[in-house]
Amino acid sequence: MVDPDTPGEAPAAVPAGAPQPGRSGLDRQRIIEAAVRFIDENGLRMLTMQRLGAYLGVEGMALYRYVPGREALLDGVVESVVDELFGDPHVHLEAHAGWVDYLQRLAHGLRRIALAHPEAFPLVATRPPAAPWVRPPLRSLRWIESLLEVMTEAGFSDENAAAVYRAFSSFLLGYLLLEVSARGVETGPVEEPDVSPIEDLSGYPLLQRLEPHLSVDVAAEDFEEALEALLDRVALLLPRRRRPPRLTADK
Amino acid sequence: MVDPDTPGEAPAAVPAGAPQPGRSGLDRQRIIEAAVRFIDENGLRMLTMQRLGAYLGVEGMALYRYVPGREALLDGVVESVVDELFGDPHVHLEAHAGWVDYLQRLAHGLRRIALAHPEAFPLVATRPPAAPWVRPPLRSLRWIESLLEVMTEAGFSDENAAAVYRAFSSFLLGYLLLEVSARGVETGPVEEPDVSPIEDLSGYPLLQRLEPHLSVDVAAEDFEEALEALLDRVALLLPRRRRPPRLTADK
DNA sequence: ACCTGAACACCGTTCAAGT
DNA sequence: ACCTGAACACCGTTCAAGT
Repeated sequence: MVDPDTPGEAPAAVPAGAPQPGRSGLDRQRIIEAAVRFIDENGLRMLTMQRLGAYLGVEGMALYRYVPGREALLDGVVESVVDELFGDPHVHLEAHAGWVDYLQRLAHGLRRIALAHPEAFPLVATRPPAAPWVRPPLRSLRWIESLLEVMTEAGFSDENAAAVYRAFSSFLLGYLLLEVSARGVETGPVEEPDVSPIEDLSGYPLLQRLEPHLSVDVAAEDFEEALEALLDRVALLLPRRRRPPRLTADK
Repeated sequence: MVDPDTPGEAPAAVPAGAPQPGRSGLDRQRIIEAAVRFIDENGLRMLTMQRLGAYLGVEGMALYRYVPGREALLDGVVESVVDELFGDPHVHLEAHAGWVDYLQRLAHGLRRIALAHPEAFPLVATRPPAAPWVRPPLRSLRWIESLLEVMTEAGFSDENAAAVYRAFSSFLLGYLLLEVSARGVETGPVEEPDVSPIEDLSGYPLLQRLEPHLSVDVAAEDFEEALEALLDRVALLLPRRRRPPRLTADK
């Protein structure tokens, strides 16, 4: 909407490596951001090169001048979404009050991203990573490095720091992917019908009886509890200095 | 290959509701099984109606007589893969030695399925479920019912049984999806290039130092440990009768 | 320098026509 | 009854041509 495209003078001093945007303002970064918005609004399966082109007021094949192809575009979408962590004021690479605080902020930051982009998160979860040890959803080298640095500086061994990264990734992936997909089902897939309406629960007495308990949305509470349990478990890996023995959460 | 197409007499007594297979032996069930095998062998993104047709020695459009469309076919694939649980001799709906044994067998059964179908498991993980309370990877109503029955009969409240189902699902989804995708990366995506070779780790000293710890395959051990931790956490929900206080796994 | 038209190979899907 | 040919709308992608 707001496009401060001040068409004054020709760009006097364009920084050396900066891309020189064409008349229609196309640009790799702008294309990827548009793709993210398009997915948020229309769902992943509606994203097509031609439709994204139209979304940008251009003819679809024009995108190939800035992006090698659809696959690379999706990689860019994943990277762009994950990199929103850098703009999150509640999560910092450097400033934190200990590893517990750090992991909590990181977990909540990733949860905010998942909930902000429910249609794009499955992409974050399932795109093949660049290396076998890059584990979704924390697929940014800078953040993995940061996590390992915080954990090793907190006194965890190299081996345990790596184990924490693995456990943390699995926890986040499972909870966030389930939360996002459950939320996607209840709000209905973006303009996509089928998924077959409901189910016939005759013959499944416990599903009938527990249906209210199963349908209640306690995703936030579940997330907090499981995160606490994980952090407690991680704390047991620390050599000496034991944490206050709160086996049950006191909130 | 082996096609026992005994062209003897006309089928004397075909059971009433049984599908009458055509001359080429096509059949909804056979098509779905072929799709699973095709995905196992060639990867999900190679599955195309026409290629699956050729795989079955038929012309592609012929599949539409047995399957409503590609989406329905994929739903069938997910159902077929998950239903392999019923054929697993180590997992039984009825016979089990308590809820801990039951959940362990179920978890290992699902892990076997994930590892048997690494290319299909992302489908199990991300296909929109039929109801918001159906949570991958345990997306079979019969198994959800069975789990809830075992838990409530073991003394868990309705609310806690539902909470266990949620936590169990998140755990399985996170661990199995990560294990499968990591395994997929290291063995290379089935005949698919790119994924961009490797990464340049200069500037990431901890990633360099911990790379051996990150690349070592301890998925099986991680899975067992996290499953134990989850079961310990679940046991705390049980009202009286407390379990032996093993806070650290003793294996 | 940047976008488009036209073309190519390949999709999913429908349906009249073959056997 | 079951499969196929032909057709349609739509993909991703390339490239010569326009401006």
